Amino acid sequence: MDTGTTFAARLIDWHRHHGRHDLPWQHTSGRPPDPYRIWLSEIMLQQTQVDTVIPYYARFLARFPDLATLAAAPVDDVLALWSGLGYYARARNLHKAAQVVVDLHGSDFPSHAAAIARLPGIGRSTAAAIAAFAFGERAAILDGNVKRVLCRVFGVDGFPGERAVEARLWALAESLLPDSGVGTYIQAQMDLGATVCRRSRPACARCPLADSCVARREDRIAELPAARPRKAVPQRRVRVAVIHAAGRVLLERRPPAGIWGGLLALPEIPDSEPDAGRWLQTRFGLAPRASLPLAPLNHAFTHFRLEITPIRFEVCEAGRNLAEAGHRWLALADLDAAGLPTPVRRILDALATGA
DNA sequence: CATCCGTGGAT
DNA sequence: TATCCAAGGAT
Repeated sequence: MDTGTTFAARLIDWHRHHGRHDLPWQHTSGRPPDPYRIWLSEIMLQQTQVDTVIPYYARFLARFPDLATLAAAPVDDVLALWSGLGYYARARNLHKAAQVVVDLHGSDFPSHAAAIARLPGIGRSTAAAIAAFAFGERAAILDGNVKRVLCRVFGVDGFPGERAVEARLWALAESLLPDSGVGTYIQAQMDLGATVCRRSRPACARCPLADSCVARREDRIAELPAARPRKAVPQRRVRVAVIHAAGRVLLERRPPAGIWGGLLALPEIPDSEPDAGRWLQTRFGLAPRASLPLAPLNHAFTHFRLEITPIRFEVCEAGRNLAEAGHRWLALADLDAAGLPTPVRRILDALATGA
């Protein structure tokens, strides 16, 4: 590649006919770009693929059509619409940031990347994407797509998550920025990474950068970008209580930090309590009419595996007032409206439809 | 700087 | 089935 201008020009030219032009958050009704919608899409798309995001984006926007509506909503409603999408800190930060914009910016979304990056849940790359798409700012992004394209085209060695490698990639990304048309350029980078310069089996025959790609010339396409260093994934086990009474189930609010933070989940039975029935009695004052271990299910996270063994208890709800803070009886008919982690939703769906 | 944070698709 | 990791950010 001779100059950065060539790099950007080729991408922009390629994008005209081969880029994605019909994603739901693009061309927001022909009006000037709506920073709220662009912001929402960028947050949902963090570590998440387009096809997964699209239905969530549509539901979320229908319930929270603008930033003020989102800011005024209870966080539980926000988590409910995020339920199943994962990385729930994104939803909590999105909600918090909406309130910050209302309180500090008079409901106007900040228009420069530096200010956008101060909002919770928005880092350097996401801020640049919002600023470029919504306000035309000349700012570089560095997401997974861009990292992959740059590593291959310029033959950048080393794992991109490593600090020195990432610094080099940021410098490259900045140096390649065109003088104008940055929004189109950024979209072109993402589209090329997602549809042509894929992680496996990239379609080099359709790539506008192929003739200057170091990885291709040196036959190192499969080696670049370098893979993340491997680590052993720990296996954990937990028992959870499915406390059922008259079509309702007792759920427990997760702590704000940690896995599934802020969501409603099935109460965990501590390992120190071998007798689950006795635990139910001492913990909740409930005496089960029946108890039944259900089939364990395995859930894989990025950094550990979890084997969940649900134990179903049939109780008489009238036994005691359980309106203590952080607990809630949820009707099985209302599962859709609740902010539940995916395995909990699966367990309760099975309970609602079957047994 | 390393770890934590979800889920589903691709291979 | 096992592994990798995707439009990353916070701590």
